[in-house]
Amino acid sequence: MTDKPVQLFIDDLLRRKKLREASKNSDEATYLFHSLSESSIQALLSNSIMQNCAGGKHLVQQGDTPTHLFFIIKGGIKTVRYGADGDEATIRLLHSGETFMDAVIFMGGKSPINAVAIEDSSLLMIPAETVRRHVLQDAQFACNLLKIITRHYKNAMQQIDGIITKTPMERLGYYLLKQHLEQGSDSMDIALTFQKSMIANHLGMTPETFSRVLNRIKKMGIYVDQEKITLRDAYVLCHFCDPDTAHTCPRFNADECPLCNDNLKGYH
Amino acid sequence: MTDKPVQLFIDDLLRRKKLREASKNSDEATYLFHSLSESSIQALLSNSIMQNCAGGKHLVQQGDTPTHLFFIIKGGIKTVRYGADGDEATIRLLHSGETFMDAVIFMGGKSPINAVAIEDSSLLMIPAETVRRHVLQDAQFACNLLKIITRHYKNAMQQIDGIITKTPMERLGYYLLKQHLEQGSDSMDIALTFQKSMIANHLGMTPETFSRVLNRIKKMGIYVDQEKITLRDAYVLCHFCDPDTAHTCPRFNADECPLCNDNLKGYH
DNA sequence: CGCACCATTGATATGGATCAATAACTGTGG
DNA sequence: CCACAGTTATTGATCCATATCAATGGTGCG
Repeated sequence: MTDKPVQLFIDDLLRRKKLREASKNSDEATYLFHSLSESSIQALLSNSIMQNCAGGKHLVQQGDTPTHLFFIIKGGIKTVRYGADGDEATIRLLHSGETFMDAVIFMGGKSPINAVAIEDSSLLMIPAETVRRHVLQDAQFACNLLKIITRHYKNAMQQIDGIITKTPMERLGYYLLKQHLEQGSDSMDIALTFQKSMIANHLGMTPETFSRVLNRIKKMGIYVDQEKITLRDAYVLCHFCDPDTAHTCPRFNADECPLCNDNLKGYH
Repeated sequence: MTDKPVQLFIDDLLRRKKLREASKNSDEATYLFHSLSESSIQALLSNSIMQNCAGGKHLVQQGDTPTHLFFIIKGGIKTVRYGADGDEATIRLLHSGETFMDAVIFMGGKSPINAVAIEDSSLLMIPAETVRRHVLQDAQFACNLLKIITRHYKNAMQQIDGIITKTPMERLGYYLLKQHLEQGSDSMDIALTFQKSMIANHLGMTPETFSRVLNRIKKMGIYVDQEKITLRDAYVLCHFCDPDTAHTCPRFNADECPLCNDNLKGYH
């Protein structure tokens, strides 16, 4: 019944799960399967399929009835809304380990977004109906989905906030800070893992503005070389911190942090 | 155990539920309790409390650990993010029957948003821990939450899209269209049920711009008198329709609709 | 009646979009 | 290995939409 490559994926998942339990390392990347029993995973993926697709492929169109939840094994995806005259608004930029169409299949009706492969990718596709059924059968799975979708929603709120109240400079800084914390905040290097034009659109600005802002930010001690960013020290991005982000920062409340302490008082 | 006013609310809920089942009328307003058994509702609300609060009260602050899910019995609430220098970004504007902090309690960590009463309100407060526990016990409830949060997320995506790609005029039109469809699309009148300055902020513009745009839109056959909008005919708002919204429109694909038909082809 | 508050209207300024040209890079095929 | 085309990023010049600033008008409330 279960597809061969899918079964290989499951086996791999379970193997890593056991390793994780042994080392008590919580792997956020595969949160969809967090704390699920082996049989639950088997049931969930029993009629899933594995698909490879080339960069540029439109996987889901606005107006389609969503058919699958996608899990990115490898590659990159963007979810985006197109306006009538071609201009686009990028909602999310995703890499392997992340899911998309997870929220859409619960919205009822047609998809409000497009999903486009931005590089050659391989995807695990779980039928929407299977997901909806599984939610009713495994409460832990429902909980995982709630956590995942809820995180998307939080990001969306920050995106809205950024576009309305923050300058392009601040938006860039905030984006870099998030990348920095995500990519491991020990290293002073940050990689831009997406095309600049895509990041620009995601941040609600044109590529030209993005480029100019990247230039201006150098004066703050953030050096830019192509897609590699190097920080002068660990605190140059603190100016862009906000209360949501602060508590995920390993240097939160450090004496050296120039703004975390001061700023947070402002939110009393 | 159960609070007296809460029990009254439950009784009322169950009474209306029976009426609804008799008349087959699906009441979207109380979706949180949709299809829940009587005992499930009792369990969920067993340690809830009812609270009245005055307009202006800050119910939740950014950075607070969320303690309750709120259900609005009566009144109005806004959820909003404040920047360091006082400027704000309104995420949602809510009336009775809607919930807030529903998503936040699943995010883990501190609240990324503030919740403020914009008029005298009464609220049903369900402890966050109770909600989280109930999700694991009643899969239908988990499903309801998924649908609700997922709808918020969809609105957030449309908000992002609007601010990035649409002009203030288009954003206003889209807002009016949604209100029109929500308030009953038979009537040619639309009420602005929130302060203009709040709607303006929600749409990502200043009150001044909002006011000017309200003026310009009159030329399209949309007459404005204080907080009452009157449409010349049912199709003046069609220009602002998008594929997501189209299929909820009772006049979708009507011959008279000037743009629905044409526009949708653009999305092939 | 007078004080707040909110909405409106007008005048001005400016930040970022747009348009346009160049430069850097990627991959491809001879 | 290099030349060339196609793509993406950068840089510069200009323009315009919307924010900002400022003043007025309307409304509700004590």
